[in-house]
Amino acid sequence: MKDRSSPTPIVCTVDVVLLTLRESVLQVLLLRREQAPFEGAWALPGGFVHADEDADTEASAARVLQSKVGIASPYLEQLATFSGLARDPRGWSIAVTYCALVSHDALQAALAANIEGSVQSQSPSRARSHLQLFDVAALPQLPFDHARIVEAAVARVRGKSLYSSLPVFLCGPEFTLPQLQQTYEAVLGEAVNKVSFRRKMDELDMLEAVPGAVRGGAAHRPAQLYRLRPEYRRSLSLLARGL
Amino acid sequence: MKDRSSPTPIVCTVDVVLLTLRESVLQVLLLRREQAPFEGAWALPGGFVHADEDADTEASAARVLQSKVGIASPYLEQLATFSGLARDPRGWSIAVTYCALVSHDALQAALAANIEGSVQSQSPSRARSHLQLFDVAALPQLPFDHARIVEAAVARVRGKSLYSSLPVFLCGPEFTLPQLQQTYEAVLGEAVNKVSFRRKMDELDMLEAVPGAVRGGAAHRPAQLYRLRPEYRRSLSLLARGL
DNA sequence: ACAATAGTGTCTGTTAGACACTATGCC
DNA sequence: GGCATAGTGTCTAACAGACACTATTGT
Repeated sequence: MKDRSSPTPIVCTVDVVLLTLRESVLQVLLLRREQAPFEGAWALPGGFVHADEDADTEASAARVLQSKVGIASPYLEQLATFSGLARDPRGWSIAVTYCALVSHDALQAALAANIEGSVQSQSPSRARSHLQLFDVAALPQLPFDHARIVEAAVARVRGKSLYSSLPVFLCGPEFTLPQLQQTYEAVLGEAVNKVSFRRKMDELDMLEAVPGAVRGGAAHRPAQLYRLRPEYRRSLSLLARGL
Repeated sequence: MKDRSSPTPIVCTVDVVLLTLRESVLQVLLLRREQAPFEGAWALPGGFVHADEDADTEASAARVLQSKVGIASPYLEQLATFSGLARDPRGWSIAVTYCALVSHDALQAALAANIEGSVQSQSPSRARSHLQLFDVAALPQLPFDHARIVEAAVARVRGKSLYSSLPVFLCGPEFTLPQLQQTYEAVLGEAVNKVSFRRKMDELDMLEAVPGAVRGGAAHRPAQLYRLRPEYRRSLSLLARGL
């Protein structure tokens, strides 16, 4: 029984599935690859694990997000690890994948800062045109096993949304209940009962009304703005009986 | 921006949390380490990923289970990946962890075959005394971050048991409904309603009665034996509304 | 006043659990 | 027959969804 480290080198990478909601459609951020293999193809933002600078693979994922997208996602969850000889032409590889959820506004702001910053400084180095959102139901051909990874991320997000507060991370810091409900509906892909939804949100005791703030401007009654209570900013709230 | 593989080598391992139920108590199989680091300590069965022989890390986990425990678990699920500099004194490491569920009978049979086989052949090489079950609530001091890994496995199994057929993998191939209910109760740590439980199992339509077979022998009415329908032997059945 | 959406009160069908009952083996 | 557990029928409380109603803005 050998006990040495494997002689065949193993490529260790992280890949990040950054999801956001644009006009009630779940979208994933892809990056045009600038290097071989698959140069020029749209792929998940990812990179090698840097053992000399990353505390762990979550730090690698955060570094990748910061350097390639210019954003620090408030929600970053480990998804799964994909491995094997077949997935990467460079050899036997391990990809630890993460799922990031970001509001569309925050993402657009980061991308805008990104393109400006790349004029003045050298980092982040990619222009906005190398980053693009794609509807998760209409992806281009993806290299490696990135299609499976996106699929796993979407399935995870859908599943968790059934019994947790996860979709709030797709909204901005303040949002109305109708907005949040639309977010749930977009993620789940089905309509949600308004009365039940509000009962659940009330039970969860996870939101607080922003005093006196409403979102108006339209020709109808304005809606109360809510935000996450501080204790739920970084962790999920779970429902006992789902939805 | 460097794009080469990290210069610092990364140790890639798999660790398996093998859980079973003994007298309604959830137990984890630990192995006494024969090599440094932590020689002599109880630890999760694990080993290096062998890029030259394993198709992927799940195959690595299956190989580790087979070679160190002498069992092929019918249920083997990826748990999470633990990584970083601090967890292993040998350096920056990645541990892809798996959770295996096995009936106590199957495990005992494997361990018995293991000890016999180790007399005649060279593989599996470990005697039974190097493998021992521990109550998950009363673990010895574990090396690396194995305590966290076991904790994650138990939490995952508890969580999934609330809304899936997962606990059936802790029973043998045939079992009675009261047995299965006890299994759920042991995993969840709380009593479940008999009528509701049977309604759910009926809805799931996942079990089939073994014709004419009952488990008797006691001074009371014998119970009907059931087994998993073939289509659910390797996949979970999910409940819409939990428990 | 009207349109349009926010937010609530209430009714009803469904579901989960409590309880009690019957069923069937062994002694 | 007695005992112990298997298995079921049924009542009730809790819950989720449907619907209708009121509330509040801009035009």
